Amino acid sequence: MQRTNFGGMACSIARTLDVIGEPWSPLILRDVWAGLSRFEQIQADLGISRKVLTERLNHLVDHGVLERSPYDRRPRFEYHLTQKGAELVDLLMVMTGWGDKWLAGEAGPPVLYRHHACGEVARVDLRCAHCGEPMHATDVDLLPGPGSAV
Amino acid sequence: MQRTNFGGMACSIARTLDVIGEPWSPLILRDVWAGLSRFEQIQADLGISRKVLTERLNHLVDHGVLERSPYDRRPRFEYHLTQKGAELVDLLMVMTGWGDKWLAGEAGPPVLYRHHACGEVARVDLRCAHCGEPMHATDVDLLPGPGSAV
DNA sequence: CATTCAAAGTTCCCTTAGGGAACCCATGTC
DNA sequence: GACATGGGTTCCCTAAGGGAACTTTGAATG
Repeated sequence: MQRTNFGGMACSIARTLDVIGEPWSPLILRDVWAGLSRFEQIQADLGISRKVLTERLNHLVDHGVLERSPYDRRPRFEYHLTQKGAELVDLLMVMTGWGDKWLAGEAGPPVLYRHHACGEVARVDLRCAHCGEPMHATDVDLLPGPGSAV
Repeated sequence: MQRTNFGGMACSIARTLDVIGEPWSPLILRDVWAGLSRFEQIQADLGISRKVLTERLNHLVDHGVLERSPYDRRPRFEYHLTQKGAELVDLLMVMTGWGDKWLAGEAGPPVLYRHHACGEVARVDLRCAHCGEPMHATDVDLLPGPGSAV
């Protein structure tokens, strides 16, 4: 049997993993976000196999996370984030926050974020969209939603 | 050569992936968060191979995300989130938010979160820890931090 | 017009990791 | 003493990643 496909599960985590859960995909997204838009740039930066990079880029384009556009009359292409992809990068910011706190050690965070609105270097914080108070994993109950499996 | 190890990169995303980037790991974390704490429960819920589940649980315990505690005089164990692990679940909530918006379709979200503080079902929202305004991937500049590679 | 060049993939082979099922082991219960 | 149960191990098979060489397309160069 082939490897498990998470996309069919009634779970938004599993479905999201179906889009960016494969090895390298989040790092590819990070690179595109950071401004590396071409195949050769990403390949050189990550040291990823060309075969796998091709597969991942196609997968991300197929799922509407990246878009592929020519930048020359020769067959040369650039990859950019779509709206869907940019919102996925929010996830990377949260991932960065966790890694900065728990894994960066003495050296401190490798990358800082400066927030356009206030101009300050800051972390991202999770808040309830309804009341605005902090909202973390320990602050919620899980309830079945309309799309839950029977 | 063995498969690439992301942990050595000067990038908190890569380092975080080294902890929960392997296939199944986020879903295992989700199950533990949802209250499935025993090997058999998780194995039955996910349909994961017992071999891989053993490997993943050990990896998560080794990295301080889960803790393993006996619950019987027989060799029976439960897995629970540590503080480090609970904060990692924040990431899963953001992942859920994205999946709910972009992948759930007509049926709607499979799971809802009720926020303890206000009692309402709500999404999680990303805000700047400094100024409190919304903070998304398109609202920040990236700067090298103290832990950046030379 | 032939040669060279660079970006973006393909193709091939090898190794490694996941899937599935069977097996093992320590402790309880009947 | 036989059986059950949770929590793993072990085995084999297949699929996916790594690496390097090769291909293709069009432009620039001489």
